[in-house]
Amino acid sequence: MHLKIGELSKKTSCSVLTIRFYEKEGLIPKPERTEGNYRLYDIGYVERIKFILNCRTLNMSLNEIRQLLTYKDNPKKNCSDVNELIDLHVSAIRENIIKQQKLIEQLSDLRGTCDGLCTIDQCGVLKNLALLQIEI
Amino acid sequence: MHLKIGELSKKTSCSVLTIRFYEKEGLIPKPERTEGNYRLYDIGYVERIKFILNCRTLNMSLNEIRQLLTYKDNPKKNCSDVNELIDLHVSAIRENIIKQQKLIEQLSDLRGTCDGLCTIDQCGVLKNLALLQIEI
DNA sequence: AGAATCCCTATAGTTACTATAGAGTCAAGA
DNA sequence: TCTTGACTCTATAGTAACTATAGGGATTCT
Repeated sequence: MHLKIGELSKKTSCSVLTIRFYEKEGLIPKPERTEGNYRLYDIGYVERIKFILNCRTLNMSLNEIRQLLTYKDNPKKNCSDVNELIDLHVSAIRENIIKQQKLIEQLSDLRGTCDGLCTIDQCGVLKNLALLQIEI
Repeated sequence: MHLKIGELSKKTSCSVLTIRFYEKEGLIPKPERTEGNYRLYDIGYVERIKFILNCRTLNMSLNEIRQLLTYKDNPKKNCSDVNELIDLHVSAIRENIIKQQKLIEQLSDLRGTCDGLCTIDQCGVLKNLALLQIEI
């Protein structure tokens, strides 16, 4: 059973443009073509694209995904690299959360310098944005 | 007292390229030029650039900053718009944090499906990445 | 047959810069 | 005076991960 790109798109909820983009990026192999030069995909592509989409949902970069896919293509190797990649990814997100929480603090402090009722030239928020040495 | 772009760059810790970029984006006005076509900045530019950098540190987009700067140029208006912008920005960051925390959960669940000692073709992480219907 | 729908490639746009190429300007030292 | 080096100029391309568009060809429905 073979699928045209529009059918693959529906089965995976991945847009046609994005599928072609992933091909250009080397994340999925180049498929067969019909006589009329249409791409023809076998069922394996469905799983491959879902894999990629799941990784994207988990905020992995295309480079990280590319890495995971090359691991997949060496089925007899040890999977420790896979787990290391995931662990690194988790750490990066954790750090990001901490950074955002600090941002919120800074912004709340800033926001506290104005009651929202003054004029622009007296506004503590704008004054502090110009003068503070904000660090994160 | 007037500054060439390199001097302004040092005073603000903003790279020369970025200063020119902000000019092109209309975040700072076009400065005077010398006979040799060098940009010449007066002291006001130092504060303007620091303002922009502080906003960037707080993760505001250039569009948000552009908005704040137009508020600044209407000193007699009410500052409620400024505070609204900041509040919106804070909400966006809050939502982002929540999303990232859900990501961590999903990733931890995924990571738990493998002990890191199996081979790639048995690895629960890779299997689940292909098969799960991951939602955030 | 003709229209509608699908598909193709190639290119530009998005954000906030950073990097590069190729050229001009200016101040100081030989 | 000449030259060297540091500085500056403009214009263009690259980054990430797509999305949108233009301008065409293929297939399918009526």
